[in-house]
Order: sequence, then C-alpha cells, then structure tokens
Amino acid sequence: MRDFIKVMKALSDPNRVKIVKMLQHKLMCVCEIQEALRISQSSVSKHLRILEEAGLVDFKKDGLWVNYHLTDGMKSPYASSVMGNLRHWLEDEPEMTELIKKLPHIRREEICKR
Amino acid sequence: MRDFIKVMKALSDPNRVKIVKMLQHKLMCVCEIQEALRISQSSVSKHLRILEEAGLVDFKKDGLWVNYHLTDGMKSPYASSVMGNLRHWLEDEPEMTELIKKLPHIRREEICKR
DNA sequence: GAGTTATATTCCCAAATAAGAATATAGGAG
DNA sequence: CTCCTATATTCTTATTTGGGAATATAACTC
Repeated sequence: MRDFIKVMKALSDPNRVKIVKMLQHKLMCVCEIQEALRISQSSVSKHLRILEEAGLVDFKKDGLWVNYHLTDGMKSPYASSVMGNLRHWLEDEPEMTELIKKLPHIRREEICKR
Repeated sequence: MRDFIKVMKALSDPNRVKIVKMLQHKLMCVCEIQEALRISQSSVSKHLRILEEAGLVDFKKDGLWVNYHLTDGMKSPYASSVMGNLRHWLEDEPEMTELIKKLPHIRREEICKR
C-alpha cells in the first residue's frame, strides 16, 4: 500500500509528470530540467527525489552532472505499469508537445556556468 | 493532464484506495463504508466526491441510501486503466485482506438508524 | 590547499489537504 | 405538514505540500 501510494503521490504533481514525460525522450541533468520547467533548482531537486523514492527515476553521476533517467521498473511494479501507460498518455496534450518540442534546444553546455 | 492528475490524486490517499478496493467486492452505501473504515461520515462523503470527480466511482440513489459502485471506465481512460490494475494490486496486503474479510458482516440494516 | 560549479538540503511561507463537529439537504414515514 | 434518517456541505483546525532563497555538499580545476 505504502509503495502504491508513493507512486500515485509522485504523479500527482504536474511538474513531476512533465519530468517523467521528458525523461522518456532523453536523459537529463538537473539544470536542463530546471531550464525546461522554469522553476527553481531546489524545486527540481526535490521533485526528483520524490520520483526516485517512488521508483520512477534513477540517476548516474558524471562528474559534476547528475543525469536522471527513467528506471527499468524492476523496483516497483506500480511504477513500471503506470510509466508504461504514460508512454502514450498525455502525448497529445498541447502543454506537453510544446515542452517536448523545446527539448532538443536545451543543452547543458549553454545553460550552466552562471 | 488535469484529468490524469485528478486520478493520481484520488488514489493518493489510503482511505480512498480502500474504498475502491471494497467497491470491487460489492456496492456500498455511505454508512457501510463509514463502518468499514471507522472514519467520520463527512470524511467518507468527501472522499467519495473526490473519487467520483476523478471518474472512479458513480452512485445510484435508492430512497435514503446512496449506493456507490465503480464506474465502467467510460469516463476516464486513466481511471479505467489504473482500476483494472487495482483488481489484482494490493490484493494480498494484510491491511486489505483484513478489510475485505469484514465486508460480508457489514450490513446497512444493522448499522444505520443511530 | 583555494576557487568554481552542479546539485542537495535546509529554512520559511503560502496554499492545499484530511479530519471531525456542526449544519444543511433530501427523501422517506406518519 | 412534522418527524426521522442518510447523506452532503460548511467550518475550523492540524498536517502536508510546493515554492524560492539561502546554505551545504560534492566534484572538478588550478
């Protein structure tokens, strides 16, 4: 129950859903997500932690960068199932297509160092 | 997006998840749910409204009783899909089996009129 | 070591949430 | 109509949540 609730809660926030949808398209570091969503770095960091604890995302450190990616779903069957559905869900939402369209132009080399 | 978030939020509360699981076994009126969960009548009523607005449950009035049941899923694809999974998810949680086991003994004729 | 940068954590505030008590509504029975 | 009873709504309160600013940590460069 606890685990199921965690997944539901994790996906109860628009910004977190957007993060998941973005990660379907490419792995991203924190500052890229920050740029895409236009929210503070600390917010992004906290959202990522919630998604991680729900078993939805995982990360790999690469020097200073922390690259987040979707999990393989081994950790939580709930996460795995809902994420599977999220591959096609919301795919045609204007809000989302807009966001996805921006992704290729968001490159960490241009964003950071500020 | 809005609709998806509604479903996730609706299933982000243990009591609401329990209501959905109970309704998989039988249709129930408000006071039966109240008795099963041991929470106040106003709480039950409010939880049911949230579930209804997410497209998870619907109701039919029968005199003074209001009988709640799961929807057919026509209203929300998100609701429909997650509810499908919830048929087997959490089925073996002690907390849930305990609750389900109590269901046959909760009969509105014995509960109400107080 | 000191300086720099990307991310995590802490702190604080405003808004949302879940709870019960009290009240309002609806639909009987007489 | 009046009285009851099941449910919905309102009100208030305590807890949780999401946000940014400030600070701490980690990992690189020199």
